[in-house]
Order: sequence, then C-alpha cells, then structure tokens
Amino acid sequence: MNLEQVAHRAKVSTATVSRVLNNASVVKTSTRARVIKAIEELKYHPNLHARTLAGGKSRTIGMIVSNMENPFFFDIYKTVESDAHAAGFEVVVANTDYRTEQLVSSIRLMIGRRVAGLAAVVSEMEPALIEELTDSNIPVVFYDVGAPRQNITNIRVNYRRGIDKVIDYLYSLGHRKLGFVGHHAMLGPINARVKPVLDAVASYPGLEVRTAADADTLEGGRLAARALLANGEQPTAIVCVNDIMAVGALRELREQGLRVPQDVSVTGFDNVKLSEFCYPALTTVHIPRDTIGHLICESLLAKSDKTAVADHEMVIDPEFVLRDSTGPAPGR
Amino acid sequence: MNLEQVAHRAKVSTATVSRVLNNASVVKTSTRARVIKAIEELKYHPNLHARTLAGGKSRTIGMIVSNMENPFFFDIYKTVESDAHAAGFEVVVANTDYRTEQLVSSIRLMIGRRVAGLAAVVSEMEPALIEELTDSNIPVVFYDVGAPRQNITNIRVNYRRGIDKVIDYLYSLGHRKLGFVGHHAMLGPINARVKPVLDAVASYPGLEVRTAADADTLEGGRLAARALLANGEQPTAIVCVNDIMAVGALRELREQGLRVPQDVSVTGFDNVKLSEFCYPALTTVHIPRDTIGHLICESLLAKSDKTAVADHEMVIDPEFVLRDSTGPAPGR
DNA sequence: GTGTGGGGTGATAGCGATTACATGACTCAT
DNA sequence: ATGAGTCATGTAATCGCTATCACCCCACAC
Repeated sequence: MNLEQVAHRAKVSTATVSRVLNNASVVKTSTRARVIKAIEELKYHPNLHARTLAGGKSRTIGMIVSNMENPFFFDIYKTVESDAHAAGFEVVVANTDYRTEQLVSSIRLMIGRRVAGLAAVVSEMEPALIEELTDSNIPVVFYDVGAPRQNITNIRVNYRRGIDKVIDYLYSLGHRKLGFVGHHAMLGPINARVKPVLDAVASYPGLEVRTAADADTLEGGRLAARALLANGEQPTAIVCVNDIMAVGALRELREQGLRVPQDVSVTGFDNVKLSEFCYPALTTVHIPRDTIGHLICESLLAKSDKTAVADHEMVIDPEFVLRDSTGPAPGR
Repeated sequence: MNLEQVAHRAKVSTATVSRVLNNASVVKTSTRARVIKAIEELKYHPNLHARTLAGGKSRTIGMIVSNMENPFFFDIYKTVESDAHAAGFEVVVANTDYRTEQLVSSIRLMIGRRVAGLAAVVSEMEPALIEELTDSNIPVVFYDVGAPRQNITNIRVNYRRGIDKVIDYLYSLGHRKLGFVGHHAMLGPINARVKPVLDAVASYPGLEVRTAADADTLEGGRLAARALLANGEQPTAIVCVNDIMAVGALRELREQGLRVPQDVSVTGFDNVKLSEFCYPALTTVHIPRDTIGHLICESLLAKSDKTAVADHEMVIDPEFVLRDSTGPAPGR
C-alpha cells in the first residue's frame, strides 16, 4: 500500500496526496476529503523510511542510556519522551548496560537512523566516539560525560555539592568509618560521582572510607554491601552511589541482623521514588530528573531547528533529602 | 556522505560497495580492502532508511508495552531485546501508559516503520486496532490480550492458577476479609488478572473481598491501600495485582502503624526483583518474564522468516512464592 | 580454436515518499 | 479583451540504497 495507489484511487497525483498528508500548501476541501477517504479505505500508512529519505529530515530523536532498569534513567527518558511528543518527535532509546561495545553499536545505529538529535545519558564515552558523533553532524547533548568539551552541550550535576551535604551530615552524627558502594562502571559519571566522594572525605579529619563496587542493580548493591561488611572493620555508615544500590544494601544489612540506622546508617543518591517506599526510607540527595529531561529536549530541539545554537554547559544543583536511614554513629 | 561518494573514492561502483556492506556475493579481497578503507576515511554510516526502503525488509521489531516503569514489562523487554540482537534485529519500544490514544499512535508508528514484527504487551486493545494490525501484514504476538483470536499468536498466563494458590494460602491462615488492590486500567490483562481473583474468592465460603484501584505505580498502590483501609471494615489481608503496587501498599500500612504480617498480610504478583528486596519481602506469584520474552521473540522471528507459521496460543503456569509478608489472620 | 562456466564488477531500475517547477483555470483590475 | 496574480494540481527529479541483469575476462575441456 503506497502513495501511488492512494493517489490513483482518489484520482489525484501523488503530490496532492502528499500535500494532504503533510498539511502543506493548499488543497481544495473536496479534494482533501476524497484523498482522506481513499487513505482510510485502503488502510494506508505512510512509509516512514521513504518519508525521511525523501524529506531529508527525521522526526525522531535518539536517546542512549546506561541502564534503563535504574529508574533514574527511566525518569529522564520519560520526560524527554513527553517533551518530544509534544513537539511532534518520536524518541527511540538504546540501552548500553555500561558496555562500551553496546554503546558503540548504539551510536552507529543512531547515526544510521539519521536521528534529528541524540541524547547521551551514559557514563562511558571515549573521545573517538564523541568525534564520530560530532562528525556525523547530529545535534548531541550529553549528560555528565567526562570533562567539558567544545561543540557539545553538556548537562551536569554538581555532585560535590550533593555529596558534601551527605558527608557533612554523617560526620556531624559522629561517623568516622564510611563504606562506599559504587558500581563497576567506574568511568564518566561514576567518576563524576566517585571523585567528589573521595574529595569530600579527604576534607574531614579522621574520616576513612572503603569502597566496594558491583553492578548497578538491587542485587549489586547487596553484594557490594556484603563485601564492605566482610573485609576489615565494619563501617558505621554506608554511602551509596545511588538509591537502587542503597536499597540493595539495606537488604543485606537486614539479613545480617544489623539495624538501620541504629547499627549502620545508609544513604542513597538520586531520590528515586523507591527511596521513599523502601524501609527505612532513604536519606538521599535529590537530582531533578525532570529538569534534566527538559533541558535535554529543549536543547536538542533548538539545535535541530535553527542551525546556530551555541553549545554550552549547564550545571544542576542537587538537594539533600533527610529521611529515616541515617542516625548517630553507634556508641555516641 | 553516501554510497556513491564511497564508491567514487574506492573507484568502484555503488553495487560493489553495497556488496561489501552486506557481505553478499563475492568481492575480490583487494577490492574489499579498498572499499573498507574508503568507508573509514569518509566516516561513512549507511542510511538505514534508504536500506530498508530499497531492501524492502526491516531488521527491527517493535514492542509496545503498557508501563515500562513497572519492572515486569521491562524484564520482558530486556529478554526480547537480547534475543533480537542475537538474531541481528533491533527493537524499538513504545510506552502506552495504559492510554488508548497512545496505543493507537504507537501502533500506527510501528506500521509506518514497517517493523519486521510487533510484540504487544499491553492490557488494552480494541478489535478495530487488532484488525488494523493484521491488515498491515506485520507478524504480531500479543501478551495476554483479551479473548483468544484467530490469526494471532497469544501468550497468556494462567492467572487463575496463580491466584488460587494465594487465596488458598490466605484462607488456610484464617483470612476471611480480603482487600484487593488493582489499577485503573481495568481492561485486558487486568481483567485477566481481576476476574480470576473474583472467581477464586467466590469459591470459598465466607470469604469477602473489597476492591480499590489506582495507578500502576508505587504511589498508586499506596493510595489504593489507603482507600481500602479508610472505608468499611479493615481487611486482614491485602491482595495486590502486582508487586509494585504491593510495595506501595506496604508503605501505607507502615505509615498507619500496622505491622505486616502481624496485623495485615500482603501479597504481590509477578515476583519482580523488588519483591525480594522490600521489607518485609513479599509473598507473591512468579511469572517467568524471561520465558515470555523468549516466546515472543522466537515466535516473531519465525513468522518474519518463513511465511507459514501457524498462529497459536501459549499458556504459562505461574508459581507461588512464599516469603515474609503473609501470616495468620490476627486473633487466630 | 571454440565453447562453457564462473568469478568479479558495473549499469540501472526500483523502493515510497517529498518537493521544486510547470501548468491550467479563474479572477480581476486596466 | 488582456496580462497579472492566485489557487489548485500535476510532472518528474531526487533521496541513498538494494538487487537484477548484463558483461568481461580467463581458465579449462574437447
């Protein structure tokens, strides 16, 4: 079923059918009606591939994320999608699972699709890939990828500010031995997340930290916490790189008969919905995923419309959220 | 950057470049090397739209789900994606948020994309849409959509068997007043999920059930539980349509100072990873998302390869999972 | 020497849209 | 009546690729 058949049935030219399909230029009301009738009768659905090929422009934007399983990423995606839809764009997502190989093929795929814009919300990103991307001439927005770069819009969160509030709070409660639960992908944002922790820790006298890492999942958080509790002296507080892993840690502590926060305090990061529904509710740091999503979409659409929008860097400030998973260090 | 430019640079015809790209027929080693060199030098990425348009076949399969936020759907998606990748296919997902309007536009979009196959893992599905889909000649697999239909492969779960085990267990523990937490989309699978509950309840003497529904989210579960506790006699057990809502219910009970399972028992459904990480860990029913995902992909790929694969119905049996959120009815 | 067959490559006709550009039919002021 | 200006529509080139067919060249058998 194609344009030509519709045109034939409506006794018009393909150009006219295209016109009514795109609401472009003027078509006589009676003609339009005939065309629409033909379209419906034939159950015609325009071929998107032919469309973008002929039109030279694609109405879809691509989004690459590290781990859709983590609601942090999903929340951003959802905002982007809703904004994109409002502007008449589709969005296709790709998951990297923190694997470079997946990232590479996802990027190639997006370039192959000639997406109107690409949002990369991933931790890992090699310079060669960035180059490949910028060469492709596709508008790109990164979230939190490594150092600032020219020709790229980068949205980042001031993790240092967030983690400072956490460490400061724990310190004031008497905690001196911290455990840090991270995940294996110790690059990009994880770096952007890990380094601030180490920096913050270093600025307090007598504060120690030990790190354990695993996958960015509930199970991973549990295993990392287990590792933390197994080797060496037990920390009085466990700081987690994100809420999901913190919930995993919570589970491990419970299993080992440790009470939170009486025996061990736990903190998360992101303020994902779940952090409020787990038990005990997590003390965490709020990262405004909706703001991030809006910024991504706005920037992408602006770039794909006009040709000259300056690339820039946007920094977002996180907020401390105090809940029930933190308390005074034991014996104090 | 297109085929022609690559061909020109490698001093061959476009046909030969295409041959190299597709590993089709024989190309002299030296020629292939020249072409590959040109491709790399020009940073050429084949245009996917032109490809599928010219080739007449798309290497992507579409998947429509009701609510990606619910890990139940995500788990299925993940399996499908991984199977699809293994077979050299991409998958694009669309979210309906249980809204018919979204479903319609997603289906149209998928048809427009000329996907090689479509998996519909949604609750709502009007006959007209199903017709539109079958007319489009795209291989389709449904998960749990209404009554069995011809010309459509349908994968379904024997909810009755699952819920029977739950109700039976609660009944044996002395529970007679049940609350049921569902979600607003009371169609399709929700029907497939709700009706069995009512049927099961009806088969026990003296068993009562009251229903409350809200959104399919943590928050929704909480609100539904709140409604259940507010009106009328307090149930001794709350049966939830899925784990996510159950975790929401857990939160509400805690907030109201009710202990689980001492004061109120709670059950989930799906056996999502979270059900094991929340507190208390949920008694639930396991639905094998991986099996579902495998079946979907297998069926879709089979259909898109050969032309004559019979449509059929597959029924999956769920399993009861006993954990810590259920106990004897209070005062017994 | 001539026929046969196959490996390697080029020319080119689509695929299904969009989009100049051209055209034809009217209206209307001059 | 005539030329200009609109409005509505048709014609056909084009997008970037795949796939068919034709072709050339050379080895090898008879």
